[in-house]
Amino acid sequence: MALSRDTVVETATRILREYGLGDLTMRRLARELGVQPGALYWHVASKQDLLVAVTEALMDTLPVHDDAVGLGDWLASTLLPVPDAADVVRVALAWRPEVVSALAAFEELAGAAGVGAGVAARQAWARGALDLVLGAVADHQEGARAAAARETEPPAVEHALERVREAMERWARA
Amino acid sequence: MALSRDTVVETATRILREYGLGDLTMRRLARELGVQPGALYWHVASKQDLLVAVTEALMDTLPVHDDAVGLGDWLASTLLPVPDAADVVRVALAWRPEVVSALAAFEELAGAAGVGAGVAARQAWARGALDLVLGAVADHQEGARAAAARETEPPAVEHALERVREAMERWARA
DNA sequence: ACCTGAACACCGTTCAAGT
DNA sequence: ACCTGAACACCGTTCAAGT
Repeated sequence: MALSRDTVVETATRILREYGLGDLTMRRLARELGVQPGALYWHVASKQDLLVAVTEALMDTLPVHDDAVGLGDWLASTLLPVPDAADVVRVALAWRPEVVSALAAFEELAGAAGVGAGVAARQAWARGALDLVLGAVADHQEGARAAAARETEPPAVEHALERVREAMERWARA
Repeated sequence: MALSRDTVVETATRILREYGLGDLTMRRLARELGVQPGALYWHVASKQDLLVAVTEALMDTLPVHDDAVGLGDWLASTLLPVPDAADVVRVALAWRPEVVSALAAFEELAGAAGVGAGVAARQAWARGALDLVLGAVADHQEGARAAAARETEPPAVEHALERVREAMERWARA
């Protein structure tokens, strides 16, 4: 059966989940799909395009939230099990921020968080909320990597989630 | 005259300032220094080691600040003119966070910002402050890149600085 | 001690040619 | 329409050998 964009993106997402960004190469992806590397470029424009699509896939189950704490918690829970998730989302953020649906979701919560001085202020607040979540996720995953290297106890996911919760509370105070 | 670690790091920092991370390759750096790529590995252990050293160089003029707004403003002003500075600092943060002197500086201001519940809370607050600054810097530089591609007006540095100021005020409220 | 020369094991991307 | 084969132009890193 023929390749499709969806298959390419799904397989890429699976490689990311299992092995991280270092193993998500076009060549490795092609091998996994049983095609030549060049074949991928019929379905995606570039590796960047692929990473944007992967980000979309990671966020496509985003439910509606009515406060920043809930949204931050969902986002962190979603990204924490995915190695290098923060880096991938940052690529999408740099290239096509509109696909990062969590950003738009934060933007809609800006009013409830006591931000009211125009669109620019709400966008800045939303981006700040996202930066706090991505930073906490990256920090936790770096800690996990370091612990694995030293063969010590890895940090608990609950600590990362608790930190995100506190950050969202602080950031969203009226 | 012979190469030295300092020369290597200084030249790397200059390439970063002038051309960005995409042009900061070991081969390009070697060419600029008039040596073979392999020669660099006598002075730095790896490219990661080099980027950590570049981060150190970017931060080595950090003055003492007595509030988060002042520190955030200094950090943003220092990083904004350096293309991809946020990415470079994030590499250092992942690998050797202790060289990111701004992080320790934020940590010392945690008390004044109304954070008092133990070391972990102060560290989390400091990392959050850094994430907000790095995120704003990255966002501004992405905007500049996008504007250059479309040949439109680039975003004003003052807006980025103003946004950092507001973020620090919000983050440091008691 | 410090560097060269040359290799190893990779990358992302393009594109004529096939089916 | 979709993929292969093969190349192009790169990477970071290692290491025997030279000086």
